[in-house]
Amino acid sequence: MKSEKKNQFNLIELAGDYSEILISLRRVGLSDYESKAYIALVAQGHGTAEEVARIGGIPRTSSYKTLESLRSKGFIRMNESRPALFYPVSPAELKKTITEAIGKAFDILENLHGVLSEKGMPQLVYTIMGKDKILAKIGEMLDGATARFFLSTPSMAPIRTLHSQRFREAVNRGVEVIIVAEPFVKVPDCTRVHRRSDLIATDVISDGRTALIASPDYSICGYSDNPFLVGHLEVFMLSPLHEAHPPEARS
Amino acid sequence: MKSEKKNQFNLIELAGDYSEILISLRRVGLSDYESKAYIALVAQGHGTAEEVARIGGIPRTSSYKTLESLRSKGFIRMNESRPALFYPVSPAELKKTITEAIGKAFDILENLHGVLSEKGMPQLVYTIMGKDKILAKIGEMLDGATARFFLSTPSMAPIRTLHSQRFREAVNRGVEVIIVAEPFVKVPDCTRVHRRSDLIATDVISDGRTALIASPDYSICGYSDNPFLVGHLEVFMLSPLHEAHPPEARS
DNA sequence: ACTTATGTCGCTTTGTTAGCTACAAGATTA
DNA sequence: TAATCTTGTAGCTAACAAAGCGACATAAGT
Repeated sequence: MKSEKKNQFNLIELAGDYSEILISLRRVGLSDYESKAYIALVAQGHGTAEEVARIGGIPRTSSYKTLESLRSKGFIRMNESRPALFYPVSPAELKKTITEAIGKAFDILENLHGVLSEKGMPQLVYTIMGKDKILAKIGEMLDGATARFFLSTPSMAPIRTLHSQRFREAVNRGVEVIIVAEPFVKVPDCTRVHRRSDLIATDVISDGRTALIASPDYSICGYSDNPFLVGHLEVFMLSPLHEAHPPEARS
Repeated sequence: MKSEKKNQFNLIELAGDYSEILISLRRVGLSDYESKAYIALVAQGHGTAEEVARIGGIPRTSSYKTLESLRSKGFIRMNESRPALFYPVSPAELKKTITEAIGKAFDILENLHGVLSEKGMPQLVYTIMGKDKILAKIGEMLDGATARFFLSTPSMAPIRTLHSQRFREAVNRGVEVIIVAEPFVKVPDCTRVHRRSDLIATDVISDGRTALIASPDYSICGYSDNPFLVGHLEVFMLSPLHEAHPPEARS
């Protein structure tokens, strides 16, 4: 046995590291039972539920649900024999996928750093949750529009159903209503329509003063009346429209 | 504003990524409130509890406990003014520390891979928890020793208190009792004592057939009667004793 | 046919989180 | 100085998840 292999195997360190490993596995979303079961499988190489329970120190009848949860979380694989056999996904493989996913989230957050900073921008982005509230806010923004209203959404029906009257009134009072919708989707009254097939979120801008961005299912949105933010967003959203093929002129 | 900065700032992607970030932060041990509070602080740069609550969409009175928890978890720092000001630890910094800790745990697990494999070794390591059970097992191992008993521990008193009679009886029936203890620590009857000051875990080997390794506080241990494992451990534990300065001969 | 092994289900207990109200203390304003 | 507002703490309830176990059904082995 090569010396580096002897150095690798160290049950003494294991006793010391065991609770540290449990803490780390807890940190990546496993319960105590799941952590113990996973460690047992790694140490054993593979095993039945009864073996995992015994090695890991968890109750046998609890081990079945524990192992099913581990499987659904991608930590282990199973062979549906009788008794079922379980195999760990290698720690090296899990390290890669888990640290990459966590790293990606922090990278996104890093880009977010200071975005809503108060430096010269007192207004903030408000989180609104709940489809009813979000659709109501869109209605308020439409009613409040005096010059220009922009809407881009992959899910037009809820807005059209609820606010078709408001769209008509806005067009009638001279608001330039610009809508970006998916092909063949019925739209409410408006000044211009653009058709795109790659819409992913609902975006609303009213008079370049207020803006709202909602998830596709309207479950959550960010709303802002921050002039810098809204102005920036308006440029971002409207620039591509000037470069696209001419829109359908309406009303 | 340089184009790459414009690309960085993307509230549209934020709406889409927001729940993904929440999931990832949940994965590294934050509750929903903590995740939302942290995201709000990252976006805002810094803020009061009231601001964090408003931006993050959590109840104001809940935000104090949430922020205190984030602080204790190392995600944010606070300035104890009135009102208190909170600052996020940068996502880049957290990414580094969290992925390193997780990576280290998986590295330890990788070394553990297959250690208890059944290939030719039917016996296993059993986890025993609870000081009483562990001390009782040590007593059983001592009573069962016929030729050689090895004990190394940074915490001798509990074993001496409970098992001094057993040590005497073992020595009297001809068992070679080898003890490794810290300097100046009183030891029970034995054949040889070695003094070391770097002991970290309690290690017991009986006749080269059974072995036990316990955490320093006796809260958890691994016990094995696997001949390969115990034999390997015995070599590991006893080799350094042959190279050390001569032990105190006893009895 | 009986026994053992395997697996599922449902229950209780405990702990955590979400969410809120009540209220005290400090700061600000009139 | 008194009133009001802001900040912060404490404690409560409800919901949910996890720990832990017993009862029991089914499959496999003897």
